[in-house]
Amino acid sequence: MVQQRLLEIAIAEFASKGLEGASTRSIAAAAGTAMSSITYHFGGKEGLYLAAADHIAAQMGGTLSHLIDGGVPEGMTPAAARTLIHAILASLVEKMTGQKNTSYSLFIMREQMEPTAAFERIYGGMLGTMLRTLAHLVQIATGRDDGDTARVAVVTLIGQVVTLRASRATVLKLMQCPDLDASAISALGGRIAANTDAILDRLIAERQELS
Amino acid sequence: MVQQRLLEIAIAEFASKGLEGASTRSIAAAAGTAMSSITYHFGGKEGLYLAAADHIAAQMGGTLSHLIDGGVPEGMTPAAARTLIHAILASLVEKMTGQKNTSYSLFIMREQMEPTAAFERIYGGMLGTMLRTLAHLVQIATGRDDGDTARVAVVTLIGQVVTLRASRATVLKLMQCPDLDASAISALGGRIAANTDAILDRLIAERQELS
DNA sequence: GTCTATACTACGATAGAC
DNA sequence: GTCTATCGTAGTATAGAC
Repeated sequence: MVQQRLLEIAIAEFASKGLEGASTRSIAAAAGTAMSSITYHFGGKEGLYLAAADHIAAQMGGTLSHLIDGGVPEGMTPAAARTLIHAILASLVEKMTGQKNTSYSLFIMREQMEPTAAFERIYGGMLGTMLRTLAHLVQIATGRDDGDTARVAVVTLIGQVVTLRASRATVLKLMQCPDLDASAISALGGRIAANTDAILDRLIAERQELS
Repeated sequence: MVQQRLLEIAIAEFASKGLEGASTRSIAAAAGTAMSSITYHFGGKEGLYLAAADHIAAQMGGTLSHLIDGGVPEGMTPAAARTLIHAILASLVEKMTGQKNTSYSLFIMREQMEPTAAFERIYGGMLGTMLRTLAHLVQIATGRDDGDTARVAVVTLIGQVVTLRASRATVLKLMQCPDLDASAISALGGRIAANTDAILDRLIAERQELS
């Protein structure tokens, strides 16, 4: 399938060079086809970019759906909520450190910094669902029904994970390793998990002070 | 000064559009000069980009120097170290949320994702110093002389702050506000400070378990 | 030092052959 | 459906006038 090949290569190119940096000529050449097939299949560079965003949203949403789908059950216990939070964050750590979906993460990171129409699709497609779920889980896990506090906490929780990709170059420099090997990843993942517990416990302690 | 004007505008352009996305023609036009003056003053687009990186490193290093310079005193107490960690992170929160230095942060973020020669200058110039200082402070504040643990912790601490810029679009969506206003910033800053304490306390508790 | 003029390359879009 | 050919635009670099 020419479409499939184009899309695959386009995602990698857009991720590493950005919308402006990537060229339709190179993408088409790498896919072994003519540049005009991009016009035919996707209506142009812009269309190809949006198709890439949709593809990414669908793919990443798929691998998270088993953790998120169906919403949060009614009678979920704080302990269960905390377990699920850990599972979601661990899954994200994997995505942010793994070499497999490097392009997906980078593509999304770029959209964060300078959002285009593609961002709406990604956020509406799966990112938003995951974040709202996380915020809800934080509320259950901490017994704090203040939605604002939960959302702020989610931002900081996610931040720890996202940095692994967004600030990759700095992380590697600071940790003095050429690449994130298995031991580095497990050290980071373990620390993030421990921090998450510490943060959630803190939120619980604050709640008890409030009352 | 034409150089100064060119540099200023170049930083904004490179930050918002990236190295490939920005055009020397637009930059020169915005600076009210001819494009060829970029060649004359900076040797070309590449040179202008590197000059922008140097300028950013110098500027950001300057505003942090009073917190960092002179290294960490010999007999610093854990409490003093913790206070200094809070001060550095608060200063970073300001930089990441403020509209003033948006371009600087974005420029650095881009370099993180796809490092070029400019990254070495920024990391070598001030970023590295700040991070090593933070790691050292974490060691003192927690009484853990394990450098690796401290560095991993610093990555997560910084991550919370960096996300405010790197994932700006998502943060705004999740918090349902069109812009980071004063109250949102103080909520985020307060949470980050609380988290930092929780994380440091956790590191201390772990140390006591180890022994 | 600064600007004008120009050369050259590469981009994206499109029309038309097959 | 896919490719070739071509158009118009925009990019950087450079030479030379002032």
